[in-house]
Parts: sequence; structure tokens; C-alpha cells
Amino acid sequence: MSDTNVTVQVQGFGDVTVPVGADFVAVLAAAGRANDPAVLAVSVDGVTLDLTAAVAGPCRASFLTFEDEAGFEVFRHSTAHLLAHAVLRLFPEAQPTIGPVVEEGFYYDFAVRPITPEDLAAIEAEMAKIVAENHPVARLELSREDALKAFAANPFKVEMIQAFEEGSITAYRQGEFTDLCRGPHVPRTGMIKAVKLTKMAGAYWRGDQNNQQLQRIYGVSFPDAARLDAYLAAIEAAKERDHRKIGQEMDLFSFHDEGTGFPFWHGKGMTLRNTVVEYWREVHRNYGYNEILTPAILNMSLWQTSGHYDHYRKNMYVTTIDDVPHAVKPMNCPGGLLVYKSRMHSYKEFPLRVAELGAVHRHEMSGVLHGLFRVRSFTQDDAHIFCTPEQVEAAVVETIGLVFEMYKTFGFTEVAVELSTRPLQGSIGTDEMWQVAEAGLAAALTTKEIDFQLNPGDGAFYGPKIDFHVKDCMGRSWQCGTIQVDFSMPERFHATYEAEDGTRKVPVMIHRAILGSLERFIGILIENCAGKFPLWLNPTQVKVLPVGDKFADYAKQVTATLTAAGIRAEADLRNEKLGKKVRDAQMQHVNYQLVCGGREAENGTVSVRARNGEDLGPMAVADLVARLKDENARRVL
RNA sequence: GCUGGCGUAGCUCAAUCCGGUAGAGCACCUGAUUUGUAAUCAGGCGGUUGUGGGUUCGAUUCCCGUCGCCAGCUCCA
Repeated sequence: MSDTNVTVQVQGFGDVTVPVGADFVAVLAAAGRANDPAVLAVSVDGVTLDLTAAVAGPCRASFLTFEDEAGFEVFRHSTAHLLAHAVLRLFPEAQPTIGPVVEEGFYYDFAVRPITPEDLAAIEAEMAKIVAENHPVARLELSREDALKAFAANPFKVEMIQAFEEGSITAYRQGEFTDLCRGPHVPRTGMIKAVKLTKMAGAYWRGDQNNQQLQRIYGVSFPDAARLDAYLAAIEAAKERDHRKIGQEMDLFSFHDEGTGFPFWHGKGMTLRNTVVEYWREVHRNYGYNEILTPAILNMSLWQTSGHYDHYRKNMYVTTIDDVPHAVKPMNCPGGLLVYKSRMHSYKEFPLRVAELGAVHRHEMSGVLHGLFRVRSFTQDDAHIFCTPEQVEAAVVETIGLVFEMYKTFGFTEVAVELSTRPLQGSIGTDEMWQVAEAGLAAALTTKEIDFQLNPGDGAFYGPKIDFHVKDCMGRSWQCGTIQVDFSMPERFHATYEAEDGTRKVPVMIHRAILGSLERFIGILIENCAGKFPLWLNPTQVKVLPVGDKFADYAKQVTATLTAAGIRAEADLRNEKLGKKVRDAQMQHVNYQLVCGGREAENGTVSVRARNGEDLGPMAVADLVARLKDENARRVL
């Protein structure tokens, strides 16, 4: 090999030799993929670069397409530039700020007059024009001085440039549009075949409410129209499983202007909720918990003792009783501590497991409310475990087991775990307390052989925590469970126990929730199954469908038999044809439809149709009852 | 809370741009039909157009306030 050539190891192809100073377009050609339209960028020794970057020396290169995460990001980021390019053509006075790639596509923030939905269509059309013009995208390296000059009219870019290191400042130019950017980018605007601007919103410069409000435009993009269409279809499908829509259709719950953010549970919703609670109680009994219930409104002095008055007051509802300030509880722990303190405790009782399905009220900002997911009143499946410092690890190990067991029952087998440690500021307690608590949680996770992500500084102000995120069938992640070690609350309340040596000591308190909020968890359940509940959870498990009025009595009789056996059955006695009743039962996502006609009434059977449309044929009512009871008892998913 | 969009019958929507006192489907009720595995037919009931004010001869429509709903407000060139 001579000095004038350099060898590049191309992944999936082999070695390629090109002249020194050649770019990766040449490497691509040498690898037999000249002008491959799928190639967006190149990864050189792990660093993503433009295809137009020069080969600096011997290296390993792999070409990136939309299928590679890095290639995908380049593509989306280039689309953000395309968006800014189009916006500047239509609104020359607009000042572009930043335009990153996000999970759901990309966005670009502009300082510009409010953008309307009509503008969005015009911008999309302009973007299509720029794509058709197929401008090459060129990288420019700038000195700070030149960069400041080039972007002098845009205070946001100036602010950014001032923060950058000299020598690292680059910009990209396509046609008449140049944007400050780290890159890399796709080589030509023509590669961005399918774009959809999805929504627009206000956002603050650098995410700070005190800064100027900007106009944010969101979008998605794909290398071809088919993938865009598939994406849009998936969005529509997600709307169909929105728990707010299903909650209304299935008559589970409602919201009213008279109580913003406060859910009203209907009969069907309560059945679902009670089923969840029933299971919850069963498991907690098995794990040695005892259940308590503490009041909703308590004297403000309690919240002063607990520290909520100082740390959480802005989220609390306050009231006055007999001229004395009180507050509606935002958390259950202070009440739980009063119960603990109501009598003496011995180390022999530990770990003392006390659970409470406590309804808490929190004043959340109006803008964050969202169906059952974010409400102002919800029921926590709370529990507090009182123990000695030595028992923390074992108690946490046990709780982790409980968490996984419950999630599995509801069909959530993919669970992500995070350990959050002491916040840098505003935490209470000694270094030693924190070290012991953090080590205890980490050790418990290790014992259970659970992979976890460490979030340094993300703990509560009173102690470290483990958070559990369940993944639903759409791949979305929901934080539900939490285990928090707390050394300080028992101390504030002067809670004690009598130790083995006869001295009074302060117990450790472990706060934990598994479902988190019943409301939210039920919302997750609804979206996870799109309203098609497994039998054990479904508020209406069975619909009995007489084929005509003549068989109404038989249908009633079957329904009564099922109900007596603990099966949630309803008869559809409307004067409608069978097809109509089947259709309606399907739309209500009932698990089984039992058709009753002459043949069935004569033989004491029902013809069973499953929700998936399968015809299970005629079945003796007693056999069906046995089958459903079994499916129910085993909580089949 | 902030920005933008939206509030019309129990539900889904039309009429709103360009002011002339609201219309359909589903649901519900009545009748006919007596039904065999995803919608039988006909008739009927149902709305001070979220709410308060303003402009106007006249406001669902235009303007202002207010309440509620929806989306976004973490991702850093």
C-alpha cells in the first residue's frame, strides 16, 4: 500500500482502498454501492459522519441506513433542517432556535408569530418543494468570529455559539438556507421522501418558563410513503385504545366539569376496580400484610411534623375545621405513623407490614391532567414496612418478589428497574444513613439478580428508592411501583420500638407501592388490552343472547345460574335479531356470548361464541360454569 | 400555570368561513316483525349551541371574559 492510498474496512463488504483525501461517497462506490439511495451517513470507528466527510486514515466504516438508529437520527435531524428551511421561506422574519430528534420524530422551535394549522399545510408543501429541488447538503466549519457574524441576527444562535468551543463550530448549508448544526446530515434534501408535520405547540427557550415562548413544530419523516402511512395507521390504532375513549364506551368512569381531574367511577368501572383490589388483598394477605385505613383530612400540625407543609404545601388542599387549619392528605404515611404510634412496638413484630389503599388528593397543575393517568384524586396501593436497619435488605428482597408476582398476574412481564440515589441538594439525613440505605437497595437487587439502571441524585429527599416501570404491549413504559427507604419520617414522629437490648430505638420505614395509583394502573390495563379484558378482569364476562322473545325465560334462567356461580353475566332481552346482539356484545368486548334458542332450551345447553369469533358449540350450562370458574380462578390472561 | 386548538342532543358529527332563532346517524321510547352468530323496518322523544357579557333589528356564527376538554411545554446547534 502506498502513501497515497488508504484502506477502509467496510462492514459487510471487506477492505476497500481509496486515495488519501477521498470521501466516503467514494468508499461507498468502491464497495460496489455507488449512489445507493438508502445510505444516509457513515459510522467511522463508531462515530457518525457525513458521507461527504474525507477519509482521514485507515479505519473501519459501516454505512448507515434508516434501519440503523444512528442513520435514523441523521434522517430525522435532516428533516428538522428541511422544516426550518421551509419555515424561513414562508416566514423570513422567523428565528430558528433548536431542532432535535425526539422519540416521536423531531421538532424545531422558532421565534415567530403563532403558527396555525393552515400554516402547517403550507410549510409541508414548501418542504416537498425543497425535497424536489434536491439540494446538496454541505458542511461548513466556522471560527467563532465567523459564526457570530453569520448568525448575528439570531440571538438564540448567538447565545449557543458563545457556549461552544472554538474549533468545534459547524454549520450546514442546503440551497439558500444555512443552519448552525453539529451534523451529520443526509447528503441531499431529495432523500427525504415522506414527511408529516404532526402537531404544533408552545415551548420555552431552553425549556424554562421564564424564557421567551417559542413556536414548536413537530413532525415525522420516512424514506418512503409506505412507512409514513404505516406510522399514521399505528397512531390511529393507538387512539382507538385510548382509555378515555374506552372508559366512556364501556361505561367504566367519567369526568365532569364540577370536579376537574376527579374521576367518577361507574358500576362497571367499580367492578373492574374491585376485582383488582380483591386480587391485591389476596396477595397482601399471603405476604403477611395487615390493612389499615386513615382519614382523608387531618390537622395541619401533622403535615408540619411530616415536612409536607414545607416541601409539598403548594400541592395540598387546605381547609379549616372549627377555625383550625387542616389539609386533605396528599400521602398516607403520616396517618400510618399515627397508627404505628398508637401502641408500643417490639422488634419481635418486625418487619411490620402495614398496607393502606389510601385515597389521596393532590393539586396538580390543570395542564397536566390526563384521563386516569394524571388526576387530582387517586388511590395508592400504599404500604409501610417498619423494620430494623438490618432487616431492610431482606424486606426489600421480599417486596421485589411481590412486585414481580403482581405484575405477572396482570400480564406485564417486561419490567425495567431503576435505583435512584441521594439528591445533591435538599436531602435530609446523615451520610451514613444514605450509604446504608443505598447499599441495602442495591444488595437486594443483586440478590434478586435484577438488572437495573442507576439514577444518581434522583432519590426522594428523605431516602433512596427503587422504581419499577412496566412495558405494555405497545412497547410503552409506565412507572408504577416504587420502594423507598426512609430513616427520617419515623424520627420526625418520634416513632420507636423496643429492641432486643431493652432500649428504645427508631425503626426504619420502607414506603412502597406496586400498582402505584389504582386509577392510573387501570388506565394502563385498559390501554394494554384495548378494552378486551381477560375474563377475570372483565366487568361483563358473559352475555346471554336469546334468539327470540320466546326464549327470554330460558335466557334469564341461564343468567341467574351463572350469576349465582359468581360469573358476571347479563342477558340481552331486547327485541333485536341475533346478529345485532352479537355485534353489540362484540363491541362491548364481552368474553363469551351464549346463544339460547329452541335447541338449547330443550337440552339445557347454550351455544358458546368466544370473543375471537370462535364457535365453541353447544355446552351444558353446568359444564360452562365449571369452565368459566376455572378460567376466572386461574386468572387466565 | 403557559401557548395553541376545540366546546352544537346521552354519544359521533353537520350547519359557523360570508350573522337570519339548529340537522343527521347511533343510543333511548313506541309499534310492526319473532328473529340462529358483527347493524330488521317505521314513527317518536331529545338542544335556552359550556357559561357570562358586548356588537347588532337579529348571534351557534363576530368581539371580550370565564369554565372545561385536547395537544405540547424533559430530549439541547
